[in-house]
Amino acid sequence: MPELIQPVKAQSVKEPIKEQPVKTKKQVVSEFRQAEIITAARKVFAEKGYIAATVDEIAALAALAKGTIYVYFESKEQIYNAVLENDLDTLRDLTLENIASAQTAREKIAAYVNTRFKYCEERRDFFRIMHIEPSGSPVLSKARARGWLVEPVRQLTSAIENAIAEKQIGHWPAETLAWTVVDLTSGALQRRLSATPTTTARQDADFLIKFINAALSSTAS
Amino acid sequence: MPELIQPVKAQSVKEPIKEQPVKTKKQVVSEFRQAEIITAARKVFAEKGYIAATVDEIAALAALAKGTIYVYFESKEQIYNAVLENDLDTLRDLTLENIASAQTAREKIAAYVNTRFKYCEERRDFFRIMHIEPSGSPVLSKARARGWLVEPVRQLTSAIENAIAEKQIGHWPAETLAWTVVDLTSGALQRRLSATPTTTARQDADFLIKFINAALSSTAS
DNA sequence: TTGTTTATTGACTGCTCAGTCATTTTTGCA
DNA sequence: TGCAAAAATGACTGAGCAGTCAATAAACAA
Repeated sequence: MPELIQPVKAQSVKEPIKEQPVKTKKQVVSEFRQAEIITAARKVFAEKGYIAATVDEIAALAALAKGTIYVYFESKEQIYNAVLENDLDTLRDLTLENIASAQTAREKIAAYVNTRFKYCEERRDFFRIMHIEPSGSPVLSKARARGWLVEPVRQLTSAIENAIAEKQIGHWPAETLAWTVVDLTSGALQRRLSATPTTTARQDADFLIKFINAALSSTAS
Repeated sequence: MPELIQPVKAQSVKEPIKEQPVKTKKQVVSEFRQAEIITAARKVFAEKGYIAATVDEIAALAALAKGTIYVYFESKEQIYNAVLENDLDTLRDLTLENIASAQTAREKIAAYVNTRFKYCEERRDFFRIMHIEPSGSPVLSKARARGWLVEPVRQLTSAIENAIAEKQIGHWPAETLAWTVVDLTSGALQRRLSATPTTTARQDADFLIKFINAALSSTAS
């Protein structure tokens, strides 16, 4: 009877002397399987949404029996969490890094837009889940998804506030403006995801950045 | 065994002489029940999404037995269609009217934003369904929802093109700009729907309009 | 190779839910 | 008031699906 392997579990008592930080073979295999399952699940969830996706379908796509899935995950919900947690963390870190390393408020905004567009191109299925998931899904409510945006928005807001103080841009309500950047970006991405786009991602991103910059130069009357 | 009453059905052969356009009592009652069911269904769908909503729940909220629901509608999907069709048509007509009666491109854009905000305040549940529904739902795919926007966007696009030709606004790609107005609006509305907003709808709408106008005055470099 | 442990399997269970239909209740007419 | 037609009902059916587990296969050690 195989147990669920915890990703970062302390070494068991059976092997008290061996290297602690090194993964056991068991763990390596386990992580490999989990990754396989997550990959399959990401595709299925992106296509069907959480509720309509079935574990049988995920298992079929991963070329595993359903029972095997439940060796590595406790529930459908946990699979879903694993799928998102991973990409969500990466995306947030990437976004924050890129915002941080940009200098001016304008550049930080551009960094936000560009990071999202780039990551969206790379991980279409992940973005599809993000932008498509209904409120009823137990895990990623729209509200919770927004939570992941709070930190980037905070960064943008304070950069905008500084820029206003230094008269680099017009006098706008900073936080609302930051959320507007977010809305603009996800709107454009959503549009790219739902139809086959006639423009390149670069073109779309550049347009947005230009558009925002144009507005920034003016002042809220 | 009561039959499904078709909303706009030609008079049956039984009553060949009577007034054709006047509704029979049967029809009036039927429409009343349908409206009751639609109202209940709108609330449930808005809360749960199409898949998670159950017909039993809709019936309970409408204070009817499930069987009664199926006297007036053929399927869960048909209920869903009826819920949306209704509001979707109204919203589109309202939007187009208001755009048409505005003069300049700027005013037309403001008309679009204001109409959406106003209707959203009035019909929260409807907007919740619109903005929340997953791709897997059989009826309102994001793509199809976007279809309802095509006509308004067309109107805005041509207004923008004219305004550019007459140098009232900067030189922007007209259709992309129109879609941007749409994105901005639905983004802001979605934000209002998912958290209790700290600002009034008027404030949000005014901000958007000012923001767009500020950008319009410039030119895409 | 054989025996033991570990991983995999898929048939099975219990539950939820859309849709049905025989029965009961209401309506409206004589 | 009594009676027939229409409307409403809710117990029931069948399908689909998350999660289980006894049986089987693979991996590995001696």
